[in-house]
Amino acid sequence: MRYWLMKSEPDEFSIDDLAAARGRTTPWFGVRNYQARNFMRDQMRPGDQAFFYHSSCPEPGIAGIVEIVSGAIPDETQFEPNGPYFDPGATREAPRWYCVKVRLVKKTPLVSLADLRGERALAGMRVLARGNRLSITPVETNEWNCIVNKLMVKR
DNA sequence: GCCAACGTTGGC
DNA sequence: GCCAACGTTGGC
Repeated sequence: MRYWLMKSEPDEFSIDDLAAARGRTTPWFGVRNYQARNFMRDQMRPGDQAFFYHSSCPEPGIAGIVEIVSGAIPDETQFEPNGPYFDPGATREAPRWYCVKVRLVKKTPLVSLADLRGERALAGMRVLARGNRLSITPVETNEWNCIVNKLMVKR
């Protein structure tokens, strides 16, 4: 069982959108980066947990915890000609983009980017690395525990 | 396979 | 809106 951090722009899809979704579950659609896709396709397993991170917004940071509830499935949005995630190079026979389904475990108090940067134990987090743009990154167990502990203090 | 140009991400 | 960083594209 592994831990992850998954970024979403709240204007596109926020933690509240997930809370309002049927079954509090959504496919993690729209990823168009091969490294991030490969994490979902090759390494994520049902039972893994992830931080839901709000990016490109006034208050970037961790907004909740989700659980991976499916293996890799084709990302339907690649087949939608009028959608923003259409990929003309993808076919049903040979999909290019995959996603996993995630279910909300809980919405949490925001752990801001500044909070994360302020914690020595988190200095090595992939998501904090200079120049990182990857929308899905692995989280080490000690990093996960450190953040969960911060959440317990916040609450 | 190299690498310049270009596009995207994402914090500030 | 700026810009650093880095991924992708495409000519050669």
